[in-house]
Amino acid sequence: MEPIEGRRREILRIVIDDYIATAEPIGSEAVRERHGLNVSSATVRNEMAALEDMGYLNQPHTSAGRVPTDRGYRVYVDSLVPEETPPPAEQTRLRETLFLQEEPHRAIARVAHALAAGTEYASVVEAPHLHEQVIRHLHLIPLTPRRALIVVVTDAGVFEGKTVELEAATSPDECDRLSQEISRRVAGWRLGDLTVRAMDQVIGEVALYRQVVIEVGRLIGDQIAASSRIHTEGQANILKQPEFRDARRAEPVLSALERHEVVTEILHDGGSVPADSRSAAMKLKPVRITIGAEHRREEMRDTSVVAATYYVGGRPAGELAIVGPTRMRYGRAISLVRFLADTLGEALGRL
Amino acid sequence: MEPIEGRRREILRIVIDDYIATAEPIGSEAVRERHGLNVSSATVRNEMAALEDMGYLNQPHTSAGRVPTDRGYRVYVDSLVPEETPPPAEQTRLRETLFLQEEPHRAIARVAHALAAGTEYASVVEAPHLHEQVIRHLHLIPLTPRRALIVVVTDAGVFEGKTVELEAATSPDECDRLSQEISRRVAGWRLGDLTVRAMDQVIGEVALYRQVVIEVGRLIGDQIAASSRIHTEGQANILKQPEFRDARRAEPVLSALERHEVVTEILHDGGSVPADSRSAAMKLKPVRITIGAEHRREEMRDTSVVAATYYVGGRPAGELAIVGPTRMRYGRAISLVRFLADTLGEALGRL
DNA sequence: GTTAGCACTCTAGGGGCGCGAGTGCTAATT
DNA sequence: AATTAGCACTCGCGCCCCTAGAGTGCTAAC
Repeated sequence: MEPIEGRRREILRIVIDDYIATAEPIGSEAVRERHGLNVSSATVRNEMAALEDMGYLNQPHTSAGRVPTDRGYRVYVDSLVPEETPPPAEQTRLRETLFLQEEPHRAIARVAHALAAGTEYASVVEAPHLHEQVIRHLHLIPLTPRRALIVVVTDAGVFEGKTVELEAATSPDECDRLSQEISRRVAGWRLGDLTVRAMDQVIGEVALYRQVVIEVGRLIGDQIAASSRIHTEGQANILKQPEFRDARRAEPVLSALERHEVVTEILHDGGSVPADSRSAAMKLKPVRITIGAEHRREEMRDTSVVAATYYVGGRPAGELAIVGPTRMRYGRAISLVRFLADTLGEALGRL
Repeated sequence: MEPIEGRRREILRIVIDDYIATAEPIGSEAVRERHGLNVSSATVRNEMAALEDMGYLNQPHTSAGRVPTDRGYRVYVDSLVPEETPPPAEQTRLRETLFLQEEPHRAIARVAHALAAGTEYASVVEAPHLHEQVIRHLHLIPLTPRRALIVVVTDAGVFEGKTVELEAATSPDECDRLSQEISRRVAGWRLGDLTVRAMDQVIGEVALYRQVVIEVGRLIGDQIAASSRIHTEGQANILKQPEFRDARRAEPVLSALERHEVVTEILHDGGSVPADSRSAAMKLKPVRITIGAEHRREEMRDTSVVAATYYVGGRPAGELAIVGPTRMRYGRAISLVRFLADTLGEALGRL
């Protein structure tokens, strides 16, 4: 695929910028007017015809202006899109609110909100992966003689509770001792390493322990699948987009966003990472973008997703993304996703 | 307002039933055909004209059939609606899945799902109110010398975590003692009674305690406002309804369902409780229904809400509701809401 | 390589028209 | 007095036709 040079490239950028802004097909005359191109509309027409041949533009019908194709958007995000870093005031405001949050799930909710409110699209934020987290404490809280609540505190500050059925009646004091015993032995482990087999080696075959370990293992598995790990916001924003004016178009998308297997897929699938020299030079975390037909899921083919991973303590902790129409303000979306991924990672690291 | 007698009443019921089923205005001939009314369409027309005068029906235009008004639906739900109790198989299935859940928030998620899936509308379920719950244990889990995680276990089985900044450095052992001390003194209290003043009387002025108490108080306040307390599902179902075919109609509704102050209002506002003789006789928990224009919120005027309170240990614990178009299958919605409120209450009571 | 000029294409939007559904009224029937 | 047959009437919906205008591609000149 030959690279697109100077003027033609500029025209592609203008068409896409304008189309993103107006949601209307863009004609040759409109392109010429904007950013005083010193050429006639006929020349622009020739270029646009060429861009159409190359598969970057499309006309809805013969007498209409041009509209970007998914491939056009791809070129755009890979090399044309102007970054729209949020204004410094906004940045500090966001940073401050995030650093104020004491609970991880609060911080996550704030990020989801900021993403949705800042772009008028939908946002999805995933809580830190459990298996990567390192155990700091494990506590058993006696509920009844035969039941206890397991609370695990990890380095990412996320604690999860689950009740466990004990095999023998246990007094609160016994429970405490048991708790400290286990806690001492598993502190420092990655949650993902906490398999029954690994535990057996350290702890031995004491029945009560095993039960607790099994339940913790289950807790991890369950939580990975639990909807509480995913925070979605701003679905209604999608309805504001003119391309989703017809609810029958929007319905599959919103349905997909309610099914958390789909959301997980969206978050992790992350399309190709643009080999963008700018971001490489600036050591920015990469942002993954999936555009329209690039989606695996049929129902997402009218949307684009801008996703990023956030890191806590240098390790990948979770994902966040924006979901909007393919006619998305990519500049804003990319910058915001990148900024909030960084900031969320930092904020969680400090808890 | 005179009560509506025999045939006229029957006709109103038929019109509303049919309209709910088809979403199309119902004509006199269609009414006669259904349930072989032994009268001519002219007679039906007279009755329908009367019902329109009374404000229960409406015609979109002169040459169309009749459509129920909000007042019509009101009469319908108050005295005409046929209960549609879920089939026994369904009931046991739901009951079993709910009783299997070990975590309250899981059970709540299941209920939200069942409500949405069982009706094709949106559902909202609120976690048990905190202030009504009775403290069973309170634990402090040391994180750093100056920070600890508060875990409160209550009778409704809901436990909540929050970190607290301690005023003085505290060793894990100290923390444990402190924890047991406080726990012993507050066990049995209603969370709502856990004010700083009340605590001071029992505990005295020890600084460390105060800080913990203040934080627990804040925890309650925060959680009451926290979005994690509300589980919404099936918003996309609303887009499937023909009256919301136009996304611009649906958008305000979905936006409202994303704002949790609005949802809280919807859940508690609960319109008039029908003085339905049947449900009174059968000792069924009342269901609160708000229809279209009865809503306080402008943006909800095209929807109806069927809400109920669920009880744990005899006390009101939380709310759940279905949100759909005013053209709602009330029979199904009411039965399902009632059944799931009962079952959720029972299930939570057993944890 | 660029541009003016022009014929051409196609959509959006408006007006006119007929169909059909459903009504309300009137007068006859029970 | 209630019911009903008959009928004229209303009005939205879909259809077709038409025009205006936007935007194109092509050609020929620069």
